[in-house]
Amino acid sequence: MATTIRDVARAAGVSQATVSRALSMPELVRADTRARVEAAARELGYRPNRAARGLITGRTGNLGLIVPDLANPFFASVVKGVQAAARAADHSVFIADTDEEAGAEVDLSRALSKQVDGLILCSPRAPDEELAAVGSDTTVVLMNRMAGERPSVTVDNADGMRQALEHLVALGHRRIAFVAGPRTSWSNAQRETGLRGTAEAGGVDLVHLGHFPPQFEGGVAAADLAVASGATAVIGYNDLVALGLLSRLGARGIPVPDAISVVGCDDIGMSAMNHPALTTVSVPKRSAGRATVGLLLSMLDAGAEAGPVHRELPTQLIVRDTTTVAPVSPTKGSTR
Amino acid sequence: MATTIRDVARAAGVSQATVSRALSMPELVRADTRARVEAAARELGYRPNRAARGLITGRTGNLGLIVPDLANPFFASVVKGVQAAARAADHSVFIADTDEEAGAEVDLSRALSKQVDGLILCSPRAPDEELAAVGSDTTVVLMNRMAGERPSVTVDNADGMRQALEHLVALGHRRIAFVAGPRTSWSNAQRETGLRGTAEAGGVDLVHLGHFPPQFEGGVAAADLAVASGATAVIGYNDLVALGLLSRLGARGIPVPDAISVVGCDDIGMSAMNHPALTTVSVPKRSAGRATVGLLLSMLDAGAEAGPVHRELPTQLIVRDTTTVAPVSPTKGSTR
DNA sequence: ATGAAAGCGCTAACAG
DNA sequence: CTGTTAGCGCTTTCAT
Repeated sequence: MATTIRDVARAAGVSQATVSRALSMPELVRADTRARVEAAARELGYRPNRAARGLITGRTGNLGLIVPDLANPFFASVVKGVQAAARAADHSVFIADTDEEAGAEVDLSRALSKQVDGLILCSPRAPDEELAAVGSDTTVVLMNRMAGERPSVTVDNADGMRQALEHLVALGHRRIAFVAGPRTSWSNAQRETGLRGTAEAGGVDLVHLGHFPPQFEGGVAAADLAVASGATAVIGYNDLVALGLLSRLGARGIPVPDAISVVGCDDIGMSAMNHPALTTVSVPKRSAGRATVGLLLSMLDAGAEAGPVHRELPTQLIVRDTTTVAPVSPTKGSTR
Repeated sequence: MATTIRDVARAAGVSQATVSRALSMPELVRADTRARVEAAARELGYRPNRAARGLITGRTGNLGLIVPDLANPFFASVVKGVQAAARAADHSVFIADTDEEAGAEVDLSRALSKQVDGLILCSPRAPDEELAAVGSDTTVVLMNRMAGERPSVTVDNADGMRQALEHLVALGHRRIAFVAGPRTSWSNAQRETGLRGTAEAGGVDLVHLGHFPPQFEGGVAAADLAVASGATAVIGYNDLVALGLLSRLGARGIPVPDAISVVGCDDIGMSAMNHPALTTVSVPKRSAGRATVGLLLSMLDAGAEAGPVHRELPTQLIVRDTTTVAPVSPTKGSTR
């Protein structure tokens, strides 16, 4: 068995309580006693059992994080941010991947709720009502999603889309397609809203292309529709989709951006590496992860309710190779 | 406060012990009692506190997973596999990302060791001696790395490299460069070994290119060296590196595979999506994750030592666009 | 088949 | 400043 607080107490010739104090509230114990305890602890390689401590303090020192798909670089970055921030605050993080299945979100939340101080639901797909059911056992913070009064950290999706659209309009595009992501994705809704508002104001024809999976394959599948729509530019729900678009356009021999411009969203690493490099809306993934942990931890420290909180992080358009002035002849003409 | 076993006991009119039994060893309690308990538990939404249970059973139901870099799609896949297998076995998983920093591996291991039944160290960079120090508190399994007698799950890196090299040789390549990954990476060593063995047997000039970070940037940085080496084909430590090679070669206007062939390793999603699609050695990432969890769990169930165990999974070359017959004129000639 | 009681490792009053 | 005592929520003898 691993060494317990009793072993240390015995070795240092003090009581368990003193060991506990010496280690967690050092100022409450005399210097020489503390020294003795610390020496004994070090010698025995003592590491307190956090689970046992949690049983009594009510704080486990653990956070839970639930994401739709770790294979999506967007979420991988978020996880990195969360994990780093948690570690800095001396917390550990449970990770769970729902595989884009909304039902699993609630199940996994429940499974984790008892072992964590707080739970971060990242881009949850479940409807508001189901989400509301989560969190009787633990503090819950939403990330990249808002629902009711739930505390949350989001990014300004609508503004990002505004920037993208205005950029395209400035280049002369007047008919622009949007390849929508998951129907149940909150950020997809936000992006559509931002797009619609800006399009109306700018007198732009906005073509809405069905809902596609937020992956490379989704973009591949959507590309032909985008071309057929007569749009001179197409915005993908996210970078993966935009990359899929580029791939399929390339395969058809449709030059980007000469025949059609393409814009993504998220700014995952791949976008800059792609050739041509993808114009995209940069989303502060790591920072959002860190901010969410910060919010969660501050709520926990505040003890009771601090009321509903919401933080929104800015987004920023990054112009790269895939956008340029609108082609003079309609896109259709350039297909073979 | 959340509902405890006492609440259920009270509601069902039985003792805590009976509730405990009814829930974890149903056959030891009369059917009608069990029904009453189950009803009460459901009604109150009772979920046992695993930490408390762990305190007495010694099993927490948690696994820990430490990886060098979540942003690397290779590890993201591994995590997905691990998480899925753990969930299937009703376990939760702690994730920790070391940011490719070897020192953090040991620290994080220690931090987690008390809260988990077992720890998976994926591709740890720390030297054997340091690794040996980990695991007095918990069961440790290595993944994608071997060290001493430690149980481990690996993939057949050497054979993968053999396949890649033989493929290139069959195409007529006789001078082939390898862009090495991290100096402290075990799989890098394996890959070099496999390459060297096959090269000697096949009479191939193998050019070893310094150590580069296992990322896109590493490949970008290595590309010019590869070209200057006069090799007609270059193998990247992993796909990220290979993709970086492709990018830089493209930027210099060196046609792939016409002037030089490129091969990667891992088969991350991106490789197939890239244009040209990358020839690579497929590594069973998800399966390896699952297998590691399986091994770990079986060790835990076996109770005592089951002796050293090692499982090796096969790798498979996937031929795509970036390899072809060796150019007749040396690569150098095609640079401008 | 069930209950009473002890105790996992730790912290939090409460004395002294 | 330090020791004693009482539990956190749960499982497990040991009785019955």
